Amino acid sequence: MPKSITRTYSRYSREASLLLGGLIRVARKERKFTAQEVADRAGISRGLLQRIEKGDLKCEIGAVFEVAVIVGVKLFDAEETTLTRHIRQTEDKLSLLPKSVRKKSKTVHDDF
Amino acid sequence: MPKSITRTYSRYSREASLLLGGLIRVARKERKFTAQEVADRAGISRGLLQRIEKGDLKCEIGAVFEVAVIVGVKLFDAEETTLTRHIRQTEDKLSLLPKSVRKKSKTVHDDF
DNA sequence: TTCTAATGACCTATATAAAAACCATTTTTG
DNA sequence: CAAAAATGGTTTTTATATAGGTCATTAGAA
Repeated sequence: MPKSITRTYSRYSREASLLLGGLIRVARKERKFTAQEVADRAGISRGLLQRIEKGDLKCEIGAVFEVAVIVGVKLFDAEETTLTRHIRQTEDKLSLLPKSVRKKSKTVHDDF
Repeated sequence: MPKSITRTYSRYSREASLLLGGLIRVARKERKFTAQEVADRAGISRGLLQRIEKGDLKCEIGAVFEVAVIVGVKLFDAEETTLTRHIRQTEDKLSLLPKSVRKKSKTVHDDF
């Protein structure tokens, strides 16, 4: 990540992450897992789990998803079975769309 | 990330990420954005956007969420307004739970 | 068909996220 | 209350994800 980029996030992203982290923390406590237990099962450090539960946007999505699964927070409100079906549906949709998006360079006739 | 950790992901995580990436790609094309356009608006490189759309789990969640917002993929099927409310609800729930999870060290009387 | 933009795939350098080790505080239980 | 465990912060080191190029291929528009 060269050139020292200070990323800026939209409010929606921040809140979505905050909510996901909160849901994870609640689910963990409801199931009576300690932070260390969940971290171990997810193969991550306890520090990272803390950041995830705080909704830190600079975490790899794989770690977040993995923790969510472990504590029982459903992504997309979807079961495993329906998930696979949704993937197929998306692939179908994609195959119907043009492979590349073309920007009409000039002489646009649309808006007349 | 010391000790050369090769992370392993559950099937559910992989599929969730695959689905999210697919939804993003479909949404981007439906709205006729080029990859470069979305990358620019998200403040990320085109290469990273490609990885996101492929469902690569090693991307920071902030970048993924940001891209999702830009192309119009809703996280949690929730509007911005309800999102804030959900956060509050989660906080309330959390405040009712014990602050730390205690593991009964020995002399368990539960399972008799 | 031709021309060009868009995409997909690589590569390298570097900023940085994560692990691991701390310590201080809080919280629960015995 | 006392003891132990869980949590919340640090800091340092190191692996690695990202930016930012390049190049080949593809696909759409004229």
